[in-house]
Amino acid sequence: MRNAPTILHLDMDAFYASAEQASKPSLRGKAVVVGGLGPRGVVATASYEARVFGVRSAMPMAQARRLAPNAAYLVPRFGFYRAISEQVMGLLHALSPLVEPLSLDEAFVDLEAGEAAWDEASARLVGEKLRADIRAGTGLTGSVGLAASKMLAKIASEEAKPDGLVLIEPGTERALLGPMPVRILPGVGPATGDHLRRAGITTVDELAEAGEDELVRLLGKAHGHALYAMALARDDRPVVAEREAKSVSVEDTYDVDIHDRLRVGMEVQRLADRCVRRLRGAGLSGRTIVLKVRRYDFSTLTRSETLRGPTDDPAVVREAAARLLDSVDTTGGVRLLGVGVSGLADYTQEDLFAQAAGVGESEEAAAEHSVEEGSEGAVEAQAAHGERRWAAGHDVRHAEFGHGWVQGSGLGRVTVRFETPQSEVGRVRTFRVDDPELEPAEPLPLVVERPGAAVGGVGG
DNA sequence: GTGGTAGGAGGGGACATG
DNA sequence: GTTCCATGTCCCCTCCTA
Repeated sequence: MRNAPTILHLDMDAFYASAEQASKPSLRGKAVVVGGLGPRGVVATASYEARVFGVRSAMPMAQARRLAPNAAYLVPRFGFYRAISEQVMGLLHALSPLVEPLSLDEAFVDLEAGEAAWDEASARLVGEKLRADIRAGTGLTGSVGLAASKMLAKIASEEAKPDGLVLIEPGTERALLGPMPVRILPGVGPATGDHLRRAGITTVDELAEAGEDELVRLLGKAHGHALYAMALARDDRPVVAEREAKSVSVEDTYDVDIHDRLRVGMEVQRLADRCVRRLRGAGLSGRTIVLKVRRYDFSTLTRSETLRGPTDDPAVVREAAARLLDSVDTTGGVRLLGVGVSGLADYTQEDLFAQAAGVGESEEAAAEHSVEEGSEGAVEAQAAHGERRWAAGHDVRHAEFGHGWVQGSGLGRVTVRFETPQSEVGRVRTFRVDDPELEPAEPLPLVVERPGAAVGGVGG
């Protein structure tokens, strides 16, 4: 571990919810919950106003609705978030070549490698300037943690939330960590936390006192050694800019359990095709095909098959997935199916998939493509009888009333609030779902570009 | 009630090798 | 040549975490 606090961890505050609030003036200061709106959806992000009611990430949406019935519930717009994320990551890359993104809203930066900071004072300056630049460029806030290691920088940014900066001074780490709950350490989730609690270990100090041998006995070799080091505030993991993917997978949870074996088989084929499309899109192929099945009772099992050599042939993956499915009992119904490929190799070849599918893509494949590429629009799907469905939170444009967003829809009606990131709180109007004057629209920039301004807005 | 994607570790079994 | 054993490697599956 280095001596200067030059590892920076950035965590955007309630990212998806904040982006929605920035985009929709009427939601500012209000409880906003972003996540899957289906019967089995979970919360992706809750605004700080929603957290007051106890709403948390990964909570079932139904539970969130009970806790905060008056919150705004929106489906995620990943294309929009990705555009903001790219802008923020651009600011990080200006600081150092060593940027390790963890997700759309989180990243580590090695400031020393970028010669952006070398001691406490310079690191603090960089951190504060970064926060100001993010706010100026995106209108959003991010919290910054600075420390001499990744683990401590992440803990610092957690302490800094929301909208703050915390620097952990070298030499103070153990005193700071000691009284904290074990769950603060990376790698300690609910299961390991429970395991340790049953052994009478609840704080980092107690973890250190337990000793390395005891932790290895409790948690196994790798986890035990790693956790003991963390408890002593020792963490040498470098910031890694580029990681190679080791597997590619897709999975779907169904609103209603699937009982029909034929339908299960068809879904597996569809997932296999989707997985291969992603694989080929990344210029990869793989040797091991994995089928994942979550049954009606939430019990989850995987079956895998390793081929002689790597493939990116959809027919081969489909067949392997079908063979794996043969070995699984699905009576009682399945709630989730997934197909993955691991044992990856760089491997590109002629577009066999296009050949197998005939000339060009099938309609279904084309439709899926547009969703995967993040160009999700306000119209969720076209129902069989031709009625348009509008996704809550997505942008729309009306020929007469201009730009707005879908506040809700149902019973053949769609309610739109007409406002923009720079406008006052807008008015609400209701239309028929098939109103020809209403169409999906791209998100507007959260920050308006001024001539000569250093940082641009997000156009989506 | 409990999403989607990815990575890593542990444990156990099969198999090759000496 | 066969059997037994130790060891290493690969594969499969589950569990856990972020």
